Amino acid sequence: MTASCSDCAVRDRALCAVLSRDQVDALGRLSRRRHLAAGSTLLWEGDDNAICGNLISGVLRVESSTSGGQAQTVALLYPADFVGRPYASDANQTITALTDAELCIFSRPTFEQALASFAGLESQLLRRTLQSLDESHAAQLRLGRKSAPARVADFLLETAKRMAGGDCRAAAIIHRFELPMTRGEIADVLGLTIETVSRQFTKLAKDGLIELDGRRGVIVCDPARLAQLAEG
Amino acid sequence: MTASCSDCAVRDRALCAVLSRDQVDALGRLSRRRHLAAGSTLLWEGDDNAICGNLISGVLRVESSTSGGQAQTVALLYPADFVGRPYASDANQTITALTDAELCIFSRPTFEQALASFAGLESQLLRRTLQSLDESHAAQLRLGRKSAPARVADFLLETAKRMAGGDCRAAAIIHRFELPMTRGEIADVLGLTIETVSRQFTKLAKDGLIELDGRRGVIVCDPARLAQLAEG
DNA sequence: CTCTCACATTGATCTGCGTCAAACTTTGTT
DNA sequence: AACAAAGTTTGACGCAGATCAATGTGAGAG
Repeated sequence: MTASCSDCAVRDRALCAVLSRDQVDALGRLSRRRHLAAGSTLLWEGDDNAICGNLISGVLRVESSTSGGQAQTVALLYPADFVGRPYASDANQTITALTDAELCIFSRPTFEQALASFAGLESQLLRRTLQSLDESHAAQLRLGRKSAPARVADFLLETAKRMAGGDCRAAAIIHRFELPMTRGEIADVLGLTIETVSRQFTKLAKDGLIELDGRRGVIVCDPARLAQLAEG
Repeated sequence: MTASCSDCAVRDRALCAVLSRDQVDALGRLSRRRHLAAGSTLLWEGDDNAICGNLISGVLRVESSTSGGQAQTVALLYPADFVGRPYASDANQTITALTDAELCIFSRPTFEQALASFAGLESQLLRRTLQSLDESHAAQLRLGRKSAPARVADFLLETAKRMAGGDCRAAAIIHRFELPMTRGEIADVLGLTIETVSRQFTKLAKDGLIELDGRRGVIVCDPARLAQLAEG
């Protein structure tokens, strides 16, 4: 631990928010800060599942892939989200930084011990994991039953909410935001191709639902119609 | 509770397997048995999320749907699986019995209290939820990146394992089994249509990878080639 | 400033799966 | 046994999105 937990940007939103000041300090002594440059990988699918922790800033991608090399992003992690998979010896997903990121890392065994010894931590992780499961189920619905336009619209609204900062899980839709990833990375989230994502963006812009500002800037002009589209 | 927990068919595999005999008895007093006929619904999407529990026998479907009415099955539950979503006031999924089923039911608030008061229960539920999350991620990969033949092959292998009975999570592939659902229900799991599922079954049979025996019987003739297909 | 390379857009064509339609099979009912 | 209802299979056809290919663009390096 390089910085004190009390200064932590996600002190009141991350898993450890349930802990008392003393508990946080004790837990903090078991962790270390780690910077992850955009594009670098924290954990490889198939490797030893050695670490977990909290995301302090930046956006991470969790992906599974087929033996044929097709990648599917199964989750996106935003600041204050928990990172990793306790109780599994092998990682079955690759975790990569989409933007520069800051993490608070524990060795997996250390963290599992902490779960057992810090009252409330396990309960909090359970709640978060249940939420992640809900999100994964929503992703299943999107991948299984929605058209390309609906997937893209849904993704934009979701990302707008998440990028709003503050509490990622219940924020209002913001007007303008920066996509934390490329078209190709969006395609991997939505189970589409780069070309299809690009075409849908262009169409949304032509129809006046959004405005594109450079490669990553998005302005949501008509959230209502976008939401309607997303229900496809 | 009509029958004693010590006679329970899933006593040593369900969530409560971690509890001592006394604890199980105490927990059992908070539960009641419930039979669910094939086709009947335990919980409706959007309704009050009033109950959770353990599946003793039978197969349940957990599904989300779009406002347009398209259904996506997001999970299948087999004996000893946990049923429900603690800590949420509204159900955002519909849970339906695919076959006749037997459950051990708690009111949600009661179960949440039990989680807090029975040592080890919460930890066990966390582990199971993490496993469910892994399964949901696998489903995302299947829905997002696999072809119809690969999805069907994957589904057949998965179902063969699950229907093997015993521990659902680590059993060998069995030669012959009964599908616990119709073609249409399989289609909802795989994000395909009835017709596509039917055609894939016919093709697998023609190619000698499986044999079909009536509507629901399946004999796996070539598990290796089936597994290879499933990787698509 | 301009080079360069990764990223993005756009167009043309192809194809896997959905849709529509009809016939068939199994299971349960009178 | 005959019927009905639900589920399944099979065929013909169309389209959404993949694939292949080429051009455009913006951010960082020198």
